[in-house]
Amino acid sequence: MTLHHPANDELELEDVLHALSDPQRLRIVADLAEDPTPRRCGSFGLCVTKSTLTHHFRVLREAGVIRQQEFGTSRLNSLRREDLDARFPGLLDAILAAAPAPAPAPAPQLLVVS
Amino acid sequence: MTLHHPANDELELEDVLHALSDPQRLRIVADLAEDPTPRRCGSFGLCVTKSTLTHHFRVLREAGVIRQQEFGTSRLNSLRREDLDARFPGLLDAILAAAPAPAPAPAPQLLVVS
DNA sequence: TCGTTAGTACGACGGATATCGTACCACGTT
DNA sequence: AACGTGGTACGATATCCGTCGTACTAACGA
Repeated sequence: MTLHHPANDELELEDVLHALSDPQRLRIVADLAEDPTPRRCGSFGLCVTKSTLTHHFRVLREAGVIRQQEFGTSRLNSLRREDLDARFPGLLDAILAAAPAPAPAPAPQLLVVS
Repeated sequence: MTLHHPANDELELEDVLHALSDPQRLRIVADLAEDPTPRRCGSFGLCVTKSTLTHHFRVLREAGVIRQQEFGTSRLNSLRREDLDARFPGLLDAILAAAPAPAPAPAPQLLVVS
């Protein structure tokens, strides 16, 4: 099953705005913008369950905000910055400039030994 | 009863994005941007009932996107462009540039005589 | 004063949405 | 083969949201 991504000229402004109007998703995008390295869904410090995570990433992908590429048992997420900039010039920059601070340090995988 | 408008520094990005992610509201804003003359709620060519209209204008006002001033039996709506530009620089411009065409002529008040 | 105009308030309703839990699958490692 | 990891699928649930209808109010004009 290949993942469906809307084509460049299929991006809808309303969908993008809706996708970014959720705090969790906005933070995912801000994180991706700050460090463009493609990353696993689980590598963002979101305090939600795995199924909710899947949901948010799907909303972002179907709105055309992110790209997801299968990679082994993971999916690597990256921002579709060029596509968004081409279709909605300045939109992403304006939103990112106004977005809250980009993740308070990526939760350094602590091992709590009891 | 005075209308509540969020202060300039109370504007929330998520609220603004959500307010503008609805086609009807996006069109209201696009119309207001194209002609900044303060206008009555009913003067936009939206195909919804009066109560729905009230709802949409309240969402826009409470997100801080528009200003509503009482004027006789009407409310005059205007865009809070300076406030939005100050808080979210470039955001409104980017959205308006990508928004659909601004109202296909303001529906010339036809009287249908049967 | 009566009617019209512009809009609100409230309640209802159906559909979307954010969230979760459980079950499941694919891949890699041991 | 068994297990752990990363993620999906599906169903449930509670809430929100867009829309409507009805009833109401305030202002203005004849």
